[in-house]
Amino acid sequence: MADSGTTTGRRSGKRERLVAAAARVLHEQGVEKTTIADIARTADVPVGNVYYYFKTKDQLVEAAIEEQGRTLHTLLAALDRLPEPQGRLKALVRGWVDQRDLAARYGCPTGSMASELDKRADGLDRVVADVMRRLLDWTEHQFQAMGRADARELAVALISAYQGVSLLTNTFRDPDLMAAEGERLERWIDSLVRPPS
Amino acid sequence: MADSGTTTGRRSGKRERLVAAAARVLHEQGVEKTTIADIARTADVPVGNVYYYFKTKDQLVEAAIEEQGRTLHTLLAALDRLPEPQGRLKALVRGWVDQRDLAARYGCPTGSMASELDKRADGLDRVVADVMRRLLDWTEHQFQAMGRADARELAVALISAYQGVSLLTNTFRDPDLMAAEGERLERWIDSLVRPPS
Amino acid sequence: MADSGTTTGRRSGKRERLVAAAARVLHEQGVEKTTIADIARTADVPVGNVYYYFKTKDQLVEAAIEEQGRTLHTLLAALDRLPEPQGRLKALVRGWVDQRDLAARYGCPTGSMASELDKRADGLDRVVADVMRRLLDWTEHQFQAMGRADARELAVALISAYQGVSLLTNTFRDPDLMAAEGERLERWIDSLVRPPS
Amino acid sequence: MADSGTTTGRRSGKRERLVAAAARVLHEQGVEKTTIADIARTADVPVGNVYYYFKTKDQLVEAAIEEQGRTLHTLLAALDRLPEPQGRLKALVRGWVDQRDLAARYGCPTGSMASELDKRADGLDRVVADVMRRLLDWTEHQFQAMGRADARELAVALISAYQGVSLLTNTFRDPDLMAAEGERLERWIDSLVRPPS
DNA sequence: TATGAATGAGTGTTCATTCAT
DNA sequence: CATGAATGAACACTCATTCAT
Repeated sequence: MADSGTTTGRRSGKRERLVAAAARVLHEQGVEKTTIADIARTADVPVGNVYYYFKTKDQLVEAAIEEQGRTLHTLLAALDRLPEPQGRLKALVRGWVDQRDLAARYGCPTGSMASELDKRADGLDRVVADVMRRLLDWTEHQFQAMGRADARELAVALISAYQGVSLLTNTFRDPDLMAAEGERLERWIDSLVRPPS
Repeated sequence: MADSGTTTGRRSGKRERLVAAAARVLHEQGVEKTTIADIARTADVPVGNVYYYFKTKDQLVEAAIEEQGRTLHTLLAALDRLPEPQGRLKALVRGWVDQRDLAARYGCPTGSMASELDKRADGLDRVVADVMRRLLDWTEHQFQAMGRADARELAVALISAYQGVSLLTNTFRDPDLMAAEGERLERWIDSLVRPPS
Repeated sequence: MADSGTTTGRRSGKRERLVAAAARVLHEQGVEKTTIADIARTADVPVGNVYYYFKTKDQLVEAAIEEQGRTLHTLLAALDRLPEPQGRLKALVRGWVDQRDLAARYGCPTGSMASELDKRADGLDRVVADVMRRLLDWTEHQFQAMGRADARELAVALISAYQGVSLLTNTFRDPDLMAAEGERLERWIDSLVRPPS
Repeated sequence: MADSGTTTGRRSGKRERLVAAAARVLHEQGVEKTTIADIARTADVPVGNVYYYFKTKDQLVEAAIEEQGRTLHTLLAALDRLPEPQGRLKALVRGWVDQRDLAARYGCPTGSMASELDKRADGLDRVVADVMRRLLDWTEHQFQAMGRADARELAVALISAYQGVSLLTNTFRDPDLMAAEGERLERWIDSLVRPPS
């Protein structure tokens, strides 16, 4: 039932295909460089038909961002099943490292979209900010659960570290940067556990 | 000094104005969203005249990136005059914090260009990578001077932290994020000084 | 017949109109002097729409040349129905003479395109060469059928004579040049018939 | 006295260099494809300076055509020193054959200019027509001297043959076409000599 | 005279968006 | 709902011509 046809009743899957294609192509090529035709072709949907599902390109971009948000939600929900907060954070980091080859080629999906859309004041920047905020909030919760009073600051530090090293990994096309930083971050997380005095 | 007319002899300063305008507008609007006309208008130069100085838009973008490289070079040269490596690094961080309002509005100039250009394979991505590498190398040198064997890794960590928090600062339009992370980074740098055993 | 929608299925005829307009306007104005807008206007098609049918101006030019090739093919097929080779050749010459007013204004369509495109190395020169070669080959066949061992040389001579007098007719805006040369060529063709020894 | 500085008194040779460069480049690239900058570069003259000698591009083109006319005049004057008219005509043909490699690459200078400029009604077409007419007239004179009453018609036939085979030679990039047709024309000229009855 | 620089009207091409069926 | 086609407003880039010195 969950997210069935938000708009459409028919189950042809075109809308879903468009969103998935958009998410992928926008990540790979960037928002400005990607044309509606690019996305339509990838989704195997006729160009004219796109506008039945999305009134403008921006709405399709928005849907793609929200798709990222959903993916993130699923990931975090899975992590939540782990027993310890530091374990969850380290699993998050390990997930990033696992994706290092993709990051080397295209950067972090959310981060590169944020970077591009932050220059615009059309509301799309707020949508991507929401996704980022959800990640930040979840991370803060983990640090809180670890008993840290500076949880927000630590969350910003961790997410920043990831976003930054994604950028460097992409800039230098070197997945190893992400791997090394991942290890460092895991050690750092361990160091933050309050010692049972 | 002395690098006045890099290419053009006449001293009308149009080339310089174009590069400066490009650097600013490209940072503010992004590469794809910025038209040659935008830059020309900002530099108060007729559109057709831009092509007297730069054969293509890409060449103008390249010049703007190299201008960033020159700015960076000047900054690092100034920092080099400080006595201690950790002092230099902390001064670097303080410089970032001083620019936090700009970062909140447009992100880090180099970082956002890197993010956008990394998706392209036209050589512009290598130009921005060079600038980033110069910053990374300098940072590594400082950590080496501090006697750290893991200097490269630390350099990646520091620059990543900056790039990442620039992105968050921009995404959430919150300069305080940069300020807080700056303080944290300064403390972190202090903690890395080898204790005089 | 049968060559209706070569590429496009819909029967609006725009593609055909564009090719016809291109063939005409390119002949009248030359390739370089003709803008896409000129052709679009002549075909009564909005400029932007041209690019739905042809990716580049060169592709439209190519289509126009191939249209000439098709016209030539039709002409030669009609001539082939004549019983004697020398009759076919003389009918060909008479066709040229019939078109002398057009030649006086714009020259031979194929010849003037060849002249202009031969200076370029973009492949368009080969397309027009193909059309010319087809005419040359057909002419050679007729001379062969007349029992001439020097058929190729004679074919070159005949086509050259036509192309050359087209140029002079155009240069001096004098259709009579074509008429006179046509008569001379007919006599020449007659003189080549092997006398029944 | 001949062609000293028609306009300029100073003997810097820039005007001459411009005309020579124009004649060459216009032949190689065509009129429309050639920019003033192309010619200026070839002549090693600053772009802005061109307009001191020629008010418009068309005037420079005109000068280049007249330069062709002068070259033709020199050639015909040389041929006039030969004793027999048929010898002069055959020498003319041999000159064409000698230039066959150039023709294969760029066609006949006068012919290709005529072809391109005939589409325009700006007077340039008349200038090139004058050059062509001078060649035609001279040829007619030779046939008259040979006692032919149909001298004009024969002149048109000979010049047409040359212009036409130049075009084919260029189209098929085959200098041999010109060589073979040259031999044929020489034989033809010989056949026209009135037998001393 | 000489010359680098300036200017602006095109030109080919792209693309989001709309329309007719 | 679906779809090929239509539309027009950009945009990067070119070039003849002019200008200031």
